[in-house]
Amino acid sequence: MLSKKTKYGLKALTFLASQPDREPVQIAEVAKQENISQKFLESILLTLRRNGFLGSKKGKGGGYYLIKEPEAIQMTSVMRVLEGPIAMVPCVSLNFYEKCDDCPDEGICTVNKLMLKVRDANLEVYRNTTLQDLIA
Amino acid sequence: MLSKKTKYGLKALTFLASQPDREPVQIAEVAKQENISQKFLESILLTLRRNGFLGSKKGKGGGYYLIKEPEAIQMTSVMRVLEGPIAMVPCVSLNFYEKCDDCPDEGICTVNKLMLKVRDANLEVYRNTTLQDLIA
DNA sequence: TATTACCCTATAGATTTAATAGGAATTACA
DNA sequence: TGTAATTCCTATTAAATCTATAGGGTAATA
Repeated sequence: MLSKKTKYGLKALTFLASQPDREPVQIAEVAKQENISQKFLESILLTLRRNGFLGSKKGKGGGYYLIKEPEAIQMTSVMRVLEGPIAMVPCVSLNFYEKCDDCPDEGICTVNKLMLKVRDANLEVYRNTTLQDLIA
Repeated sequence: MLSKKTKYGLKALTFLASQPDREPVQIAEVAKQENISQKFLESILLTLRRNGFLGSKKGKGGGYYLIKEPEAIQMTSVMRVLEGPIAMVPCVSLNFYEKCDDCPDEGICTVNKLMLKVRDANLEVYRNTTLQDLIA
């Protein structure tokens, strides 16, 4: 299952990318428009800012805004930041590799074999999809 | 993340498919060979039996055995039984469709759009992979 | 200088997952 | 016919994760 965090994060990115200009949008407005708990969204936007997707402005007239072009935002990076590793098991993860402690030999593990295929298929999708593709 | 239930279930299926004959294998032996908690495995094998993958025999000399040919076991059905829906959100699920309550229009939802691609990519993998492919 | 709005941590509640416990039912075999 | 072996089944607990909330702190701006 996709976590709500990722779901909301994607919706927020979409919303901000769809703004005609790049003026700051208040958390409250994003939350309202996308039906998201404001406090929860707050922490998600913070994560997105810390990871270089969003900029923010404090004080009156402040809010969040996109700082990268939608064409430059790959779903691989969005998913990794919001959802975590793309691989379904650590032993096939590119960025978060870990050996399984119950599995003596990855080379003959059928779970490994299957999940490797799944990972590649998902990577293919995420790499070839940008935020721009989604809002177009 | 792939649940341990699915992971263990796949390993068990693999193990049973690799037996030279289709004689019953005891839970205890599968558990030992694959490093799985026996009681947990017990419930997983039960699920696999109820869903038509395995047969069982009680009493002395009993155990579980594969009742379908490995070539005839698609990963789509295995995953649906063990892991649940293949889609990451209900609104793109073929077998478990459900409308999102926070989303007014699926047609313009970017999460829907992305997850549709992901679902298709995963289905492609699962449909084209049988148990036989994994143990070969 | 008051206000607005982001920043940050902690925590509680809900849900799911993983594992365990204990016994009932069935079978093989001596 | 009795006994040991093995699956069958339900309920429960323990652990982990996810979702959401609380409550105030801090910085920037009009």
